Amino acid sequence: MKRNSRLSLALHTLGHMAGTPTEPRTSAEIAEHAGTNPVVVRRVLGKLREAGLLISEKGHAGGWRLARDANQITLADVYLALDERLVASEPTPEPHDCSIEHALHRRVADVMQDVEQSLIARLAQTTILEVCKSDH
Amino acid sequence: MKRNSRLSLALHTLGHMAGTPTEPRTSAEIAEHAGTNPVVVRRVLGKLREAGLLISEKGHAGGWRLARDANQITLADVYLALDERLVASEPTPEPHDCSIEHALHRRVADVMQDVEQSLIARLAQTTILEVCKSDH
DNA sequence: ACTCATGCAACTATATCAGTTACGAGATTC
DNA sequence: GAATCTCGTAACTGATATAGTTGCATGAGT
Repeated sequence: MKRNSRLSLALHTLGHMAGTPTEPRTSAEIAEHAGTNPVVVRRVLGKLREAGLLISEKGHAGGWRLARDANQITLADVYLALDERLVASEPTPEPHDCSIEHALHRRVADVMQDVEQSLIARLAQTTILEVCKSDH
Repeated sequence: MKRNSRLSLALHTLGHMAGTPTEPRTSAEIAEHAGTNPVVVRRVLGKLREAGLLISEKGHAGGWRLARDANQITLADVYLALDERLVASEPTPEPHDCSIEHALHRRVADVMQDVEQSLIARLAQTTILEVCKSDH
């Protein structure tokens, strides 16, 4: 798939959970609805659990549910939980020390950093609940 | 290498050309300085030529040089020439029509689009020449 | 003619990621 | 306590993207 598929899957799933927050959903159910695989679901939702957005429980009547209210979870929370930074800050500190390369790299990295912060700020303005309600 | 290596290579090369804009450089020279391969250089700089930023000439005393003044080339020009959009706008219009997924996708795509425009605007504020001069 | 340089096609190598299979651990039901 | 359900995780496969490489054709200049 594509690079954003994890974010898509996470948001999609949280969106549905916002509707019926009390009942847990299994990885298999989520995977079927999303057209993917239960293991992929567990991998992605596991990130959200680590970030405190979801709770998972094993055994009978187990599954996934929201760790807090859907109006307390913003799109930024989900984006940050997956730690897929969009900025792609160039990781090479240039071993052979070309000053022009350094100057350019620093400038681009600064802009990217600002844009990343701007993206997060924008995503933080919207909760999962708001997006789902806006669809009518 | 990484995803941003083409942008790095392009900016790095243009930065050096800004210093001595009249003399052409061969792909082999550029590749050696950048620690990569002449064909890779031609692939990347070919994009800049298509965008009208560079001129390439064959034969003796051929090579690459700036198509216009270095203070008339912004970082945004280079970014756009490579058409590597950072936004990663999710390409899947969701064949099975889940309204929640649609709503979320639209919201994220809107934010991404704005952020992309913001990135381009920021990059457009800096010319190649400025970045190289700022390194002293 | 010869040499130098780009243009381009085809192939290889590598990294990332989704998908898949398999199995273990914990929780519930009987 | 056995059976069943579910997550957790490791290991493997397959697809895709990209850098790197080789080879050759084309055009420019000597």
